Amino acid sequence: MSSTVAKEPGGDDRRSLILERFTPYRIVALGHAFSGRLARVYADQNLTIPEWRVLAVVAQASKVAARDVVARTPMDKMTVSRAVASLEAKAFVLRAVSENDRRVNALSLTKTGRALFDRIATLALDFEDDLLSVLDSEERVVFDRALKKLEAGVAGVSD
Amino acid sequence: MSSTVAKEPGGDDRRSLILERFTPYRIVALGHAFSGRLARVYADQNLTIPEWRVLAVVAQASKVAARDVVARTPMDKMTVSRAVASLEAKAFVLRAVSENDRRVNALSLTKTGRALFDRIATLALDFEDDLLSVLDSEERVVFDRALKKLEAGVAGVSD
DNA sequence: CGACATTAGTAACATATGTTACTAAATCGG
DNA sequence: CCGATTTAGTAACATATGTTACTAATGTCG
Repeated sequence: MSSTVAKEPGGDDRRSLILERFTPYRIVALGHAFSGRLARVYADQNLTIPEWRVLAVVAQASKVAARDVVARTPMDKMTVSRAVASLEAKAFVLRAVSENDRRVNALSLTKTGRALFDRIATLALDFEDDLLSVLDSEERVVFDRALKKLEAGVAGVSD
Repeated sequence: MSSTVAKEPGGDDRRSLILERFTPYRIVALGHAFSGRLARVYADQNLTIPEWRVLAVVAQASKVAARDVVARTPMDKMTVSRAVASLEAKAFVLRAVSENDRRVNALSLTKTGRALFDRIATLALDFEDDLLSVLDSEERVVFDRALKKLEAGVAGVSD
């Protein structure tokens, strides 16, 4: 079945695509595995992943708008909107109409919201430590640098 | 090795969780971005992502069962089942009852299925080359090694 | 053999997520 | 100022994905 592919002059005969060696796929799969693990932590606290992400963004910078959350995470408007509504219903975030712009909701954490975030953050950081423990220090540095470059690479091309 | 960051005994002044620096999140987000890009390629060929994954697995090893696909990808039974049904309807894969075990579907690519796979594989590999072009050779090596370790790490803990 | 547990796959159901269209508020250009 | 355009957010709709329960075929062990 593998026909003898003649090497083109100047062109290399390409490697074939094997899923386990295809980098984008590997990263997606790895992310999927991480998500699964972390989802347990969130679920134990009655949070979905989008809710957790919103919580995390609002925890970092108070008075954020939903649109800021959209800009900083891989979630679209609607997902964020729903997560915010749910977090408000559970009294973890407050939604206040911004005075400057009354279209905007200024989001902030309630006391329980902050406590919840801190609790999950601790577990999440433990998880991260655990993950990264398989890498030596050189690998961590290079891995981090490579991630940064890849992030910049995909961010570059505008949608 | 994961609890040695706190400087004050008893005081938990751990680093705080910042989403953009949280490795699992970064990987998920990066994967999301990649998926988005690649999805265009598949969509141009009228394929969904699960369909593409099934196609890729079957392309590598003929006569695979749906359960093998489940084992090799981050998809559950049902997602694979649907993708296979759809691929069969489009005449890209064949489903034959295995003789040894008549519960099992032996999957294989049709001629058009193979052609489709080859076509997409070329585009996908181009995409990968493009991505990785931002990394120098040392970074690629270390990045690959780190990925392998992380993959092994998450595979280790059984569900 | 023959009840019982296990496995591959699917169907029916529930939920989650994305898409399009809309509303209210703000900004812009005259 | 005032109509036209943009923006933040949501609602209504469509689709996709996961969950549970079921069927058919094997395997197991008395």
